[in-house]
Amino acid sequence: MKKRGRKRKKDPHLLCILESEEKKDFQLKGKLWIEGKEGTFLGCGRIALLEKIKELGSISKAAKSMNMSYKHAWDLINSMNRQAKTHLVETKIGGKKGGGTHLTEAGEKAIQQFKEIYREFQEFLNKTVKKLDL
Amino acid sequence: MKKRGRKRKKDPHLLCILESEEKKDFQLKGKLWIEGKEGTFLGCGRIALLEKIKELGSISKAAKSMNMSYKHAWDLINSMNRQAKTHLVETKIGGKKGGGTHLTEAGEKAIQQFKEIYREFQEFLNKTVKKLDL
DNA sequence: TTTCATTATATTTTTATAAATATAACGAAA
DNA sequence: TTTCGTTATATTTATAAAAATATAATGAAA
Repeated sequence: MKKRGRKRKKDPHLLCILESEEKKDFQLKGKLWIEGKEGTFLGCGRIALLEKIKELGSISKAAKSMNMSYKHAWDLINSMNRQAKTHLVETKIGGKKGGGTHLTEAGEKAIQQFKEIYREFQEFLNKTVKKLDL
Repeated sequence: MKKRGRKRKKDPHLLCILESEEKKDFQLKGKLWIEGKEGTFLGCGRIALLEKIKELGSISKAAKSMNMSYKHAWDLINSMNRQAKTHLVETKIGGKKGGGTHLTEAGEKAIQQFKEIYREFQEFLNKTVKKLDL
């Protein structure tokens, strides 16, 4: 019988929650994402996946490096490509190396913009938590 | 056989997601909450519950008015009271009218502060979405 | 034409969480 | 002392989402 290790976290998006730096007894936390026609378009997890694809050149390697199932990674990328004006990622099937995946220019731009917004959100949280008096 | 109506929504916190007003092809959305020692302390749903308690003077009436189970409402209130420096809500058990619940001064203050922060978050989203070029 | 690592897709299983259900405790007033 | 609507608490059930699993399809190079 195969014992399989479970890796599920309480909240799979836990790493995507931003929190105020200034700690009091209470902390201000938040999440931010961009929606398109079908729902979520870009979020922190999707951006992390794009960055891994850029680094490793393959969906399956990227997924494995993030402890994510290939299927889940593929679903996310498919969702992003469907909703983007131009695809964020291009895939190639077959060949000796099996295929591969790389970011498009639009993909690079999307990463940059999302990260900038995330930085501003972090600043907002830090600024705003100071007003709390609970 | 009793047919019971299910009311579950896709995301029970759907109403607590803020979205940018300015619509392009993409929208910026986010959530914000305050955490204490045990985890979530105040969020949009908890604030709505506090406001209903203020209005109706009872946990059970407030819960019913929000289509929330009494247990869930009680759990939320208990969690808030445990984490707050001073209780946000005071309950009374028994008596001809069964009992009742009302907000404390700390409860009123918490509502005000959370709503102010939420307004600022809305502004942040509106301002930030304009920078997007996807 | 065989190989091989990859992309692509369908189906089943697991799990956390919400929701439902049940029931006890309370105490002022009639 | 009985009643009644409330608070307080434990247990069970249902659901959506994540994760796991299985299996095709691809095509360049050896």
